[in-house]
Amino acid sequence: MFDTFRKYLEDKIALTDQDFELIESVSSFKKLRKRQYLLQEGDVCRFNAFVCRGFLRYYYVDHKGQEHIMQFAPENYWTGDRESMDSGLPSKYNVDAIEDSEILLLKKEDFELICNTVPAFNDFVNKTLKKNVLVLHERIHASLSLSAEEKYSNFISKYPSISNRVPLHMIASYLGISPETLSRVRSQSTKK
Amino acid sequence: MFDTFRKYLEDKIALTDQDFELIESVSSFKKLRKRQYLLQEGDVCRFNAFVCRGFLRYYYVDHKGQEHIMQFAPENYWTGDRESMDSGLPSKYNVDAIEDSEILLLKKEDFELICNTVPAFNDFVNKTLKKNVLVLHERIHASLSLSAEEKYSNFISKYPSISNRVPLHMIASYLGISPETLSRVRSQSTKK
DNA sequence: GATTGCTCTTGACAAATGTCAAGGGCTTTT
DNA sequence: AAAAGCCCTTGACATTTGTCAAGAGCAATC
Repeated sequence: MFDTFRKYLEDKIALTDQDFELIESVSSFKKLRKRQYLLQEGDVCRFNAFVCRGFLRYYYVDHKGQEHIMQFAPENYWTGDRESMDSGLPSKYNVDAIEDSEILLLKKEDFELICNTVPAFNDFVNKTLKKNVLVLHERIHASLSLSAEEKYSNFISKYPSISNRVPLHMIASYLGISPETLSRVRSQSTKK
Repeated sequence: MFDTFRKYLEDKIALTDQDFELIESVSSFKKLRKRQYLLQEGDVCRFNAFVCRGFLRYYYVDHKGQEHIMQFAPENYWTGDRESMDSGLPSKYNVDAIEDSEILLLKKEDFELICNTVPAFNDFVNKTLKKNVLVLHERIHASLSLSAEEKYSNFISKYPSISNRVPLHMIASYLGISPETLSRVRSQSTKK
């Protein structure tokens, strides 16, 4: 399972075998069945999670009981609640598996240890953070100016591999529209 | 004008006089009149901007000609289009002054120079980036699950100093609702 | 092969929000 | 003091989207 992560890192940055040994020595692994939680609302998030195989979602449940998906995390994506991890406070979010998955976990302290000992890794983390900001900007952009239909077509063109893999109602939840509206939007656009 | 920036930094990190000299030596300054652009759609963004005094907004104009505000930047905030700066491509965004303002500018290369020579500054930038991610998460959270009324009350409780300072139609634009809806929402909530 | 559960669709209706148009109250400019 | 320009509000109406309820199609499970 560590192999996937190693390949991912090798693709991005140049690390020595020693670096990899360090990283592997503090990595732990977890297999998740479909529908199994990695993090549950109320828990404190203590790990950075890297998806080696499978598919996770990061979501919350609002005061009306509705689920809202903040992030999809397929293979080679990071997930977890950084806010809870930094603050030590219980998370308002849930992370669970949409498919059977294999996850690599790095404890907060170990993650920081790696950042502090391996400069290239630290730079990489910050670069990833920057990219993340862009993705979030795009999402706010979409939520401010697109109609339901535009949100959907924007999503499938941007994330075709995700839209093929998750049920439609989850896409609706990610986009902030109801499953019924999504269904209608789809049937209208196929007519054209 | 550099004083404001110096105080801001001293409050956050410990820097030597030498560090400050370096930073000051590559800083430039700009005064903006109300309504003046700092960055205009189509320009390439070449600077990180720090607001010493005044108030800027970071926004775009959609295909229907409607403005959507991505960020408010009062004193002690950073602004600019990082995407355009990193890519070297023309910006899709505008930055202009809501009030007469004084801005400190750091060219991309100088900013990177400081990051590379002053580790504490670099760490601080990355910490700021992390906080920024949280703010963006909150905003997506709000856009996914709140009604117009809730968005507004959430905004004024989170950013009272901003809501006192900008016209209501800009708050509406930031929240992704029409000025009319905001007006109605406000009149309803004062009745209660 | 029946049952269960999940997913998606559809219809009828309700609610929220947007659009257009008008006007009033300010402030700034002339 | 008049004029112009913003900003905000309000009304009437249109449009978008949500809600509720029902059912059909599939796949997984027993």
